[in-house]
Formats: sequence, C-alpha cells, structure tokens
Amino acid sequence: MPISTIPPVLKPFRVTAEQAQKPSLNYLLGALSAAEIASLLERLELVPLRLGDMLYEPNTQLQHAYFPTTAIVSLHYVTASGASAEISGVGNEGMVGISLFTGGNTTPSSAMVHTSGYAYRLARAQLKSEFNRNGQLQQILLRYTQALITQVSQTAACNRHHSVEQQLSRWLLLTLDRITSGEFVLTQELVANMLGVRRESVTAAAASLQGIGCISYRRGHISVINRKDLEKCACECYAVVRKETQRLLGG
Amino acid sequence: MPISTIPPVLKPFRVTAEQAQKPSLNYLLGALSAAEIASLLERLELVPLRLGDMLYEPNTQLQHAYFPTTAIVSLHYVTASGASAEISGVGNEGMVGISLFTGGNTTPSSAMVHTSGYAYRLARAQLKSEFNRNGQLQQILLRYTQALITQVSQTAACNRHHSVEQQLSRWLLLTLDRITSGEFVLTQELVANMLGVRRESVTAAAASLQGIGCISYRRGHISVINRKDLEKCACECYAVVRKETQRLLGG
DNA sequence: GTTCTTATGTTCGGTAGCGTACAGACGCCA
DNA sequence: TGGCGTCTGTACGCTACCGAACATAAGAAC
Repeated sequence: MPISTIPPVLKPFRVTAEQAQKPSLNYLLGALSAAEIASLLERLELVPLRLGDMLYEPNTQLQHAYFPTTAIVSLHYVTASGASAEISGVGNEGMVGISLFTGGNTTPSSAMVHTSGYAYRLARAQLKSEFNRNGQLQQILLRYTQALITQVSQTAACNRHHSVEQQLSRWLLLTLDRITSGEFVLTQELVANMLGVRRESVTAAAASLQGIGCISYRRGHISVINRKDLEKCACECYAVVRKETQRLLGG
Repeated sequence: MPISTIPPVLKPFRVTAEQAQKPSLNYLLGALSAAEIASLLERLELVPLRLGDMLYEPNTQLQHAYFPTTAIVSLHYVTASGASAEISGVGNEGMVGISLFTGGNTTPSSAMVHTSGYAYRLARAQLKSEFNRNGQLQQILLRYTQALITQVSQTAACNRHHSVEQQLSRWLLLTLDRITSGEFVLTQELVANMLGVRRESVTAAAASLQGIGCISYRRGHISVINRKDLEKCACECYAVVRKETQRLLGG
C-alpha cells in the first residue's frame, strides 16, 4: 500500500491561526530566553500544515526547518517495495529538519503531516546561521537531536519485539502528548501506514482497546477515554521516550 | 535470553596495538586536518576493547567518547522482558558517546563490543570542550550524528518489513565494511542477540546463505565468500546506510 | 432523503518466526 | 588421545501477522 494514497482531509481545518500563534507552544522555541526569541521572531513564519502535506521527500534539499505548535508530523521511510514505517513523530516538542544543522541537508526519509495544525518555520540559511552563533538555540537543538535518536531507537526495538496492540497504544499516547484535545482526527488506514502494519491489524487492535474501555472510536476519529489503562496496554517504549524527552527538554 | 550471557572470547586477541595505532584509521579522526589531529593526539588514549566489554549501560554517565579503529561496538536496547535489539553498530566510521556533546550525557541504550580491537578514547570534559571550540571536530561529529540517525532509522524500518535472511545479510555487510579481514569471529548466538531474533533463525538464514555460496561458516567464524551475491540477498537498507555514510563522511 | 464514496468489520488460508527440546559434532584442553 | 563444553542442526506445535476478498455502514454530497 503506497503511502501516496493519502486520504483527503476528513474534517474542516478548525484550528485558528490565533490559537497557534504563540511560539512558546513549541518546547524548543519556548525554552529560549526572551531576548533570543525576540530576535528570532522576525524571521519565524507561522504556516498552516494540513494532513498529507509533505515537508520533505527523500534526498531532496530542505528549504525550511519547522517548529510545530499544534501540527504533528511523521518522519517515515518508504521501503523499495512501497511499504512504509514511521521513524519518529514530531510535534510541539521538536523540530523537523535536523539535517539542516548537521550538515547533510537531505535524508533518505520523508516528513508528512498527519495532524493538521500550525508550525513556525525558519529558512534554511537562517537556521544555519542561528545554530552557528553557538547560543541557546544550538544547545536546545542538540538536546532535541538526542531525544529524537532515543525515539527512533525505541521505534526500532519496538518494531522488533512488541505486538501491534502495544505499538498502537504507544503511538496513541505519544500523539496524545502532542495535542490538546484528546481526540485524533485520522483513519485507521493512516495509523496503519504510520505503524507499518495492515489496516486490518489496526482494526483488530483498536477493537480490543475499545473493548477494554481505553479508547473509543468512530469513522475517522479516535478518542482516548482512559489514559491510565492505555498506558498499561503499551510497552515500556512509551514511558522511555516520554521520560527521556522530559529529561532532555525539561517538558 | 538476557544479553548478560555473553560468551567468552572465542579466539585469542590477535590485533596488535601497532596495527591499530593510527588515529586516521577512524574516519572521524582521519578527517581532521594535520594541525587539529596533532593538538588532539596528546589527549587521545589508545585502548583495547574486547568482546563483551560494555562501554556504557543504560542511564549511567559516560566517562569517555570512543573512536574505534579496529574494534566494533553495538549500540543496543534491552527490553523490559530481557530481549535485545541492536540500534546501530559503530566501527571505524564513527564514535561511541554522542550524548556527551548533545548534552544528555546518558541514554536508555547500552554499548557492547562485539568485535575485539582498538579504539582511541577521549575523556568526557575534553570531548565537550573540543566540540564547543566550533572547529572541524564539531562539524564532523554533527555529520556523523546524522549518519547515525540514518542507520537507526533504517534499522527501525528493516525490523518492521524485512526477513531475517535479509537482515542477516545487511548486518554482515555493514560489519564487513568495518573490518579488514573478511572473516568474523563470532557465534550465531551473538548475531542473534544483535538482530534480536532466535539463534535458530540465524542458523536457518546462515545455512541458506551458505547454500547459495555467499558465505561459509564454521564454529564461531563466519566468512563472506561472495560479496556481490550477499548484497543481492540483503534488503536495500544496506545500500541506503552505506551511501549516506559515504556522502556524509566522505568515505 | 437518496446516493455514493470510503472507513470499518469479518473471514479465510498461508507463512514467518517463536519457544522448546534434544541430537550431533567441532575443537579446546587435559 | 580422550573428554567435555559449547556451538550448530533439526524438529515440533503454536501464534501473530500477512494478503486478499468481500460485507456493512457511516456520513458527505447532492
């Protein structure tokens, strides 16, 4: 199932620009001092990101770094045979475009928006010069890089050893931490693409979680009902990632 | 199968210090200018690394960064239930201890030597101050960080979608690129621990590869006979990682 | 309200890899 | 040379997940 068959937006795009118009909604920008953020603000641009938008594709030059506030992006890899697997998600805790300051400029993976919302973006050259100023932003981005490595590593281990139900729970919890509402607007098909499993497997796992009373869902919507129980259904990978993210970025 | 049951060294430790005593054997150190490497040399310490040595364990403070010349290290994660999975290998193309300069200082993963050999090491404080000097080393380490992310990402996708035989082929090729001899001194049990699969699955995959004539093996030894054919047995993950590593580090 | 798209439910057979158990045999060491 | 530890080979049933095909129903569009 090629990922190019992204479904259209299921629901009108409801988040207003006003709601997302606070750079501090993003952990990385929020960690900057008042002086640093003030000097950066004139170069930051608030942009809406919609479900299915590609922020970059394999081996193509990134033009901007994105700091999501309410949007969530999936970094994923598409195999030679067309299967896909999420490498990491990026929401308000992070940034899309690490390779701009590491010096590679491109990656073999893609970045696709899976939850509509807003992000601040910074042009390539400006991100690089900010990073090279050796200020707070550099420190913060380096710490985020480690948080990202942790998440990718945990995904690797999780893909190897844990069940689809555990992985779905983990994914829902990680995504829940990046939104405010408690309800996801996405199809099981899309979740299946993220996890790199069949849609039917997600249906089965979701039905099981709903049976226990952790979540409830309807066409194109998933709601977390009982977060504590959902955490019990997830493997330790969720807790490891969350704890490391908080430790590194002071969530 | 807890990874603590590491087998003893199978073969006497044959690489002499003389053979490994060239910092330039390590890509990262080799990329430094003559002036930079000269100033660094007095703080670099050549150390032997033996099969089973742990360079760091989860959530404990790293004391040194290691730049392998002939040794190979496995970064891996051990799940709550005791299963293990390799996150990435690190040989002469890289460094163990990224978290020292990202600022986290610890990680949830471990680093274990799976091929005996040598490495140069640099004390924590010195690595940090070198990194913060903003010189070549910083640039090189940032590029390596991206190469590492690529390898971890590819491991995640590979764990999801590819067969044990493909993964074994990938692992052998990546490891082959880090050694000089063409023969590995390790058991199938150890390889199974690296891949996060059963020993029997490795036996089956190895038998198949030997049947085709790609490799040959005997007790505690694996030799690559026909590299081209082995590349055909591997998934694209090998090529993706190799290409990115070369692009980023100018192999 | 009716139609039609598409998200979700369900079934079936197939298979890769797991867990367990045990047999054989290599090669180190006495 | 013989003994023994440990590495490898093989076999069994089992389970999770896959691939494909089709039924059902939600809800958007008219």
